[in-house]
Amino acid sequence: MGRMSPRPSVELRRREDVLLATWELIAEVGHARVRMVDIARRVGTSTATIHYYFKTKDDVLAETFRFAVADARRRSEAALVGIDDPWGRLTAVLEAHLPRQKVAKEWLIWLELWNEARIQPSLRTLNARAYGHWIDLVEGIVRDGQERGVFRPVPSHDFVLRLLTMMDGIAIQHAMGSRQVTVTHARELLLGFAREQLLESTN
Amino acid sequence: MGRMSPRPSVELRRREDVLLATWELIAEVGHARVRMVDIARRVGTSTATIHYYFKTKDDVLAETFRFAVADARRRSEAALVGIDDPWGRLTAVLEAHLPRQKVAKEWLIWLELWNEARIQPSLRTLNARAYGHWIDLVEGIVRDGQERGVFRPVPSHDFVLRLLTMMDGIAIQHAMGSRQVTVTHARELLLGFAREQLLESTN
DNA sequence: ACCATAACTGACGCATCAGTCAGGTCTGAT
DNA sequence: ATCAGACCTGACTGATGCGTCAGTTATGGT
Repeated sequence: MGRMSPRPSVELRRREDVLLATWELIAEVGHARVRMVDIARRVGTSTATIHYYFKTKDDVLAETFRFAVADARRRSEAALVGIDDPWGRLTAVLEAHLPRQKVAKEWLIWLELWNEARIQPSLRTLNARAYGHWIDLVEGIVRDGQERGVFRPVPSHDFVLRLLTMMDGIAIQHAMGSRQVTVTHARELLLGFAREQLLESTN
Repeated sequence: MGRMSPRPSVELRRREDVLLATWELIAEVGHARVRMVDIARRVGTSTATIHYYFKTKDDVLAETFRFAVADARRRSEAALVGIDDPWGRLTAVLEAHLPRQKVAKEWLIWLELWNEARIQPSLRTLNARAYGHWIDLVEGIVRDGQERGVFRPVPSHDFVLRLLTMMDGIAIQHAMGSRQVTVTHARELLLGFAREQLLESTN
C-alpha cells in the first residue's frame, strides 16, 4: 500500500495525525457520526487533504481501528518489561488496560469496533486476531505461573476466557457511566477473581 | 403519548409490526444502517406510513430498544414461573438468555444499544434501568438461595456483577462469530462459574 | 534558476435519506 | 347514502456529507 515517496516522513506524520484525530472522534461521538469535515478540522486541514492520504472514509476508519489495536498491543508489551514473577505480570497487564485516562477512551473504541466488526468482514478478522493475541498473552502468563508452581492448576483456557470476557463486560458497564463500576471496583472484581482462582489455597 | 383513537387495536398492531421489523433490521445491519425505506418495505408499506405512526426515525429506534428491553424482561419472568429451588431458578434465567435462535439476535440488539446509549442520554437511562433490574433479579435469586442455605455465602453483589459482566463479554465474542464461544461453551463458562462459586464445597 | 512532483485546497457534483404535504381510500356510525 | 375521521401513500423538498477535480503552492534535486 505504502506509496514510495522520497520523503516518507511527511506522509507518515500526516497519516498518523489523521488516525489520531479519528481515534479521538470515534471515542467521542461514535464511528457512525464521525464526518470527514470533523477529522479535517481537528487536523487543521481540508477534507480533500484527507482524501489525498486515504482513499475513502471507510479506509480512514478501518486504519484507525488497526492503529488502536496496535497501540493496545504496545501497551501490553510495555507493561511487562522487567517483570518476572507471574502474579506481577498478570496484574501488570490487566492494570495496563484498566479504563483510566487514555485507556478509558480506548475501551470506547473497542465498543465501536465490536459493533462494526460484526458487519464488516475485514474488521471482524482484525478483531479476531487481536482478541486471539490478547487471550494467548494472558494464557501464556497463567500457564507459566502454573508450571512454576505459583498458580493453582485451574484449566487455564477457561479461566482466561472467563477473566477476559468479564473484563469486556465491565468495560461496557463502565462505558455506560455506571456508578457501580468505578476503576477501583473494576480492578477489585478482576484481580479478586484472579487471586481467588490462581492464588488462594483451597482449604 | 398514545393517541386516543376509537380503534386503538389497528394502531397498536401496526406500531408493533414496525417495531418488530426494526428490531430485526437492527440485529441484521446495525441501527446506523437501518433506513426508513427498509422498515417500510419489511412491513409492506411506505415510509410516509411509518411517519404517520412515529414522529422521527430516532423515535422508531428508541421505541424499538424499549420494546427489546420489555421483551427480555418478559422472557426472564416466563422462565421462572413454577420453579422454586434457587439453583433451578438461576439456571433457568441464565438459560433463557443464552444466545440461541431468537435470543442470539437479541444479543446483537444489546450491542447496538450499548453503543448508542453511550451517546444518547435517554437510551442511557433505559439501559441503566434495564441492567439494574437484571442485576436485582439475579441477585435476588442468589440471596434467596443463600438464606435457604443451599448457596455458599459468597458476597452476592460482587458475584452477580462478575457473572453478568462475564455473560456480556461472552455475548460479544459470540456476536463476533468466535468459534471458541459456542452456545454450549457459553453455558459451561457461566454455569460452571456459578456452580463453583455457589454450590461446590470448599474442601 | 528551473523543473518534477509532492502536498495541498476551494468549489462543486452527486447520491442518499429523513421528513412533509396534499390528497387519496377505507370504515364504521348514524 | 352520507359523513367524519382514521388510515395510507406517491411525489416531492431540503439537507447532508462523501468524493472529485482543476488548479495552486511548497520543496528538494540538479
